[in-house]
Amino acid sequence: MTSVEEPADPGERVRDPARTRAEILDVATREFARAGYDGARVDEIAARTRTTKRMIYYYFGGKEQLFTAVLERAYGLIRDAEQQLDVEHLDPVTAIRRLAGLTFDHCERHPDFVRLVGIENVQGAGRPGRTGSPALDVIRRILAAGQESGVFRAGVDAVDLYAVITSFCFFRVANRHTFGTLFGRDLLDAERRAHYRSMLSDMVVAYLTAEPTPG
Amino acid sequence: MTSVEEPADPGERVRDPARTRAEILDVATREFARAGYDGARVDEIAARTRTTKRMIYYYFGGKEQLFTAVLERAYGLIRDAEQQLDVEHLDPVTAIRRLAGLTFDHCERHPDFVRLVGIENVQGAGRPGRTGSPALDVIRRILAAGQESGVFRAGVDAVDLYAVITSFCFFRVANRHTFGTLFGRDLLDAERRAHYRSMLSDMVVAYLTAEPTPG
DNA sequence: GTCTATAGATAGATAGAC
DNA sequence: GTCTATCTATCTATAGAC
Repeated sequence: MTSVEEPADPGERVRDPARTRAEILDVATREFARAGYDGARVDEIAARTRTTKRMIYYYFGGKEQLFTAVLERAYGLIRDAEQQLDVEHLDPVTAIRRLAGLTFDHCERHPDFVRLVGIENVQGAGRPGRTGSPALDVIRRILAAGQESGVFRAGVDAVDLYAVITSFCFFRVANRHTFGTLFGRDLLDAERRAHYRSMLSDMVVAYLTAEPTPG
Repeated sequence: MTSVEEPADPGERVRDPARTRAEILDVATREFARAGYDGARVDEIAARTRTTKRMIYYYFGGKEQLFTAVLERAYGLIRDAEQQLDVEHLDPVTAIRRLAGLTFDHCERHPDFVRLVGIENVQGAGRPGRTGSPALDVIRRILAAGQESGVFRAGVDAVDLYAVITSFCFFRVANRHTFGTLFGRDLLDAERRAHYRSMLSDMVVAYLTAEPTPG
């Protein structure tokens, strides 16, 4: 044996596989988000990493699996954020505002996540394996509490509400360029961030507290 | 000269260039929407047309310009639809519901349009040349009328409102796959169409008619 | 586990006859 | 204007030395 506890001689590079894997994922996330699945280049990813293309195939198997790994990690991130939501002690209006704010903030801080989801949708069917969302359970409880106490209207579905909230948060990021070109307004302008953040909650709360539309 | 008014002999094919051009655009629209810009194949487009690949280059110059032409036509379609909006004679609430309904219907009937816009955004900056939207002027007038008559709150911006309306209409189409996988619900399910259509208007109207949130 | 070199497939684009 | 055949570049993926 060459060495027991001591790190080997400098010639033998003791690289951390987990670290290399994570670095590849970081770079791949940016590259896929930048150019789409088919537009992304494995060579480009390798070049921006401290490892080589061969290692990408060694660790992940191929471009397809790398893309899947990138997606899984991105989904895990928002999942974690949603899991940390603690709104049980809040009144329903404040609770739903907090949830909307969290979704808004996550998309704001992780635009690549939004783009990747869009790319996955262009690419084809969503890969199976992922299911549900911590946020959904939170919304269900908030809706139930709000309806019970009479501040929320009845008959609002949790999945629908989550779709509406996510729509706006996604749109700002995903359609930033065309919307900016068409209307001369940058939806991600930092100066308008707080405005859009509260507008989203205002709209959701207005809907939840309004009298149901007849018809 | 071979012939004056009469169509030439069968050996000389008198094809309609405008028709060929339109057919290429139709097929290209589907192909780009299906696979994204880099995923789309010029060969595939040609194969699904009654003409050849050479003609695509002859008419459009290249893949890039073909994609631009596809986008221009798609934008033109919604522009036309919006231009035909006639809501001047309606009360503000009905008017804004009609506008939201039109946007909703257009995305429903032209899912390729939504996908193409998403792809354009992934691809990079929105191409210049397009600007404004007939719907925006319509919204401006509706908002002004509604605020003047006191049914709408003040301080709501037309561009923001259009963004919100479009968000939901786009999201249903653009994120159908991943959302369906995650939540087991098809946002384009025909049975839920009417529900989502009115839900969007309900939300917008609730926001516009609610008391402004203090803060 | 890490590198270089290269295989193998396929894409966008064009030449050139008719 | 329309066709066939092909060029050239490039990309994913892998072989093989170390």
